[in-house]
Amino acid sequence: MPRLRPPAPTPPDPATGHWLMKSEPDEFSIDDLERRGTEAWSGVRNYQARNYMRDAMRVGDRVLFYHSSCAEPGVVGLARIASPPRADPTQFDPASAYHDPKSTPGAPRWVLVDVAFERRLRRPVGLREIRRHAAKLAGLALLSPGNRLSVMPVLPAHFDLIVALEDA
DNA sequence: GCCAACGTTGGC
DNA sequence: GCCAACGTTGGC
Repeated sequence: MPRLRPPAPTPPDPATGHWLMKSEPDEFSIDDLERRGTEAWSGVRNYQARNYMRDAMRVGDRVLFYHSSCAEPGVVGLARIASPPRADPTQFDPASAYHDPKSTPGAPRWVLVDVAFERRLRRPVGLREIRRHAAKLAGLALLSPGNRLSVMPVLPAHFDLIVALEDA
């Protein structure tokens, strides 16, 4: 078996239809998504994240929109997967920060999906607050040490728990 | 700005 | 195929 990775504490099932996607608000925030309605999620350059988008995401899947690398990291809104995966055009563009010289239109390496705004949370649910519920979130990749995945599966129960915190 | 925890690259 | 060096992510 190629590329077996060490088992996560509780292996999340990628086919659950629930995801968390990170964005740096300085680059693209929940405000931006709300304004635009739908956004092509370009720039993912991590194989594991790509594989989730390419192999496991379905139109209509639910998304926790997460602000990272900012003053108040946390989940700020809800979105939906709005398209099947397709080649990310930025990989072919030499002028793009996401250009990948090893990628060609005939053999694209990176994909994107469209993400559609659903709503903002009534208040942001911060990472610190999510951590306080770690006992009920066993296996959530967001809480594993050194987590750097920008696209990750979330168990439905974990998804619901995090959303419920907006009214806690 | 610092640092831990990764993932990737490339020499061998 | 191994592994050290390097680059990146992301919380603090």
